[in-house]
Amino acid sequence: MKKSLADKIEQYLKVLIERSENNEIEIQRAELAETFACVPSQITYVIGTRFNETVGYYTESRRGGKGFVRITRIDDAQVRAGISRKDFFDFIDQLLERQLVTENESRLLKYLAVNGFREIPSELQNQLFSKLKCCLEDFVQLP
Amino acid sequence: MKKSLADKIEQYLKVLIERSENNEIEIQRAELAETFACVPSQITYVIGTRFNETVGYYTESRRGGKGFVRITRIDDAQVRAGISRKDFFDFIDQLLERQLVTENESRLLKYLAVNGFREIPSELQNQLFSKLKCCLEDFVQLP
DNA sequence: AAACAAAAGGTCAAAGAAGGTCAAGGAGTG
DNA sequence: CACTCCTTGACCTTCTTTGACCTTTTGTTT
Repeated sequence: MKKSLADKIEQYLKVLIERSENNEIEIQRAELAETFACVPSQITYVIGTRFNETVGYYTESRRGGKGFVRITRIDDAQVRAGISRKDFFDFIDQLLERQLVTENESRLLKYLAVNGFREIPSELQNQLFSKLKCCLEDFVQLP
Repeated sequence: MKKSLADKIEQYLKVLIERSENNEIEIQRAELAETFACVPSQITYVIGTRFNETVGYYTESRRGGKGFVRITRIDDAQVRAGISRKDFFDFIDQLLERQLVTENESRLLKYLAVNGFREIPSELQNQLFSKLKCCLEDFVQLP
């Protein structure tokens, strides 16, 4: 089997993650594309297919000046530890899109999540987010 | 992560706040802009995006001679004592009466308070209730 | 006191700098 | 050949940076 460009990029990133402390790397999409002499969206493709949640990674990114893509490999310990605030926010956004909560409710929930849980150890915070997510799931389906 | 100018200014301000007693700093916008060799509105931008209420800060300022920008990190030390779930529920009922939250929002909040905080040590639970109460107080008065 | 001048900070929109999406076409593989 | 996966590029969205112009406060002059 011949290695595709996507395969090479995948391997390259995995090596970087392997070498990293903390299972996490940050790249510039455009820069990496330059390295492999391909279009930037190729990088997006690799990340989307080889580093998504169902394969045990999760990614964040920021656009604009000095943007980045962060890839984190999640180990079991982290999985047990619950979900991040970002996940929680994403979940709320989904509820909003599906019109299961109102605009105001979503703002309220986010506001509380940010300000109400400050100074709580972060593992506990993540457990809370995780539980709240479950509760919300239940709540929005109540009669 | 390659830090953007906004990131650097953010970090700088956070260090200042960290070092301050009382979680509060006062800066001169123009002076800080000079320090970072940027336009003053850049400072406004950083403050608006990184130190707003939804992230747990609030700011005041004054124009004209002897002007300033004051950034305060919302402190929750007073909250440690905590309040009971009953108090929290009563509080929500008050909000409902004053029509500051909707019927559905109040049910949502109570639902989460009961089901989301199971299996959490009760002192911590009370702290959470207390914090949430404060946050709610703030939230319902936002513009 | 009124009028002006100077010294802050605020607003807003445009330009720039990333990353994201999506669909069409190409390359491998059974 | 058919199917799936890969590659590319045009176009979109988000975040940052900059600058021109505005408003508020204080200080100075008449």
